[in-house]
Amino acid sequence: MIADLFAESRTLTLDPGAMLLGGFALGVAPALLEGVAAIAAAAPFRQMATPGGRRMSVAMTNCGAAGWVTDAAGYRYATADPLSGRPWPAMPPAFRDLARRAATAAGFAGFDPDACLVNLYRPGARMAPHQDIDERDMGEPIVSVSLGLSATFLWGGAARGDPKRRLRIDHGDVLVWGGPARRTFHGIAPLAAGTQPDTGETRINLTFRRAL
DNA sequence: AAGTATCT
DNA sequence: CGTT
Repeated sequence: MIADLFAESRTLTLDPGAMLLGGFALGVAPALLEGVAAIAAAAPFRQMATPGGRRMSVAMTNCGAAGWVTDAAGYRYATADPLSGRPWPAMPPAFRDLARRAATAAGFAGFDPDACLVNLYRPGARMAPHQDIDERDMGEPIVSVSLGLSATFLWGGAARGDPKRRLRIDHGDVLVWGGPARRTFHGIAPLAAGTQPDTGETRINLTFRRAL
C-alpha cells in the first residue's frame, strides 16, 4: 500500500539505538512554538561562552528543572537561569508528552526528561560535532526536535574523527538516540539562509534530556 | 573545545 | 591552537 510505504520511508535507523522519526512532531509544532515564545519571554535566548572563551553562534535558553549552560567555568546543568537567578521556566506538558512519545516510538519507553535545551539558529549558526556527556545517567536517551528552517545534521561515530553522515532534517522531524548510540558525536552544519512559514528566518531545536 | 583558523 |  502506498500509505504504508510512505510511512515506512519517514523512519530511518541511523545506527543501533539511533532513529530519525520524520515528521513525528508536525502535528504539535504550533503548540511547541507557542511554548518556545513563552519560555523566551521568561528566559531570553542568549549566546553563551564556551570554556575556551568563544561565543557560541547558537542562541540558547532552557525549560525544565535543569538547564544546560556553559561559561568560563565549564559545561554543566544548572537549576537556575544565570541571567536572572530564577528557576528555568517549567517544561510545558506538550513538550514532555512529545518527548515521551518519540522516545517510546524509538524503543526507549519510560523516558521522563527533566531538561529541555532550546536552541535558536540564525543563518550561519552551527554546532561543532560533540558528545552529550554532561547528563548523570547515560542510560537515558536524547530526543531532538527540529522546527523551522531545514538543516544538515552531522551524524558521526564513537570517536571524534569518525566520518559523518549528512542528513537533511526538516520542520517536525525528531531524532532519538540512546543505548549503544548514546555517546555518538553529532553536530549541525552552518544554517543556510531561508524563510519558513512557522519560524521565519530561523531554526529552533528542542533537545530533551534526563540531566539530574 | 558544544570554539576557530589554516593547510594539503 | 588553548580562560578546556
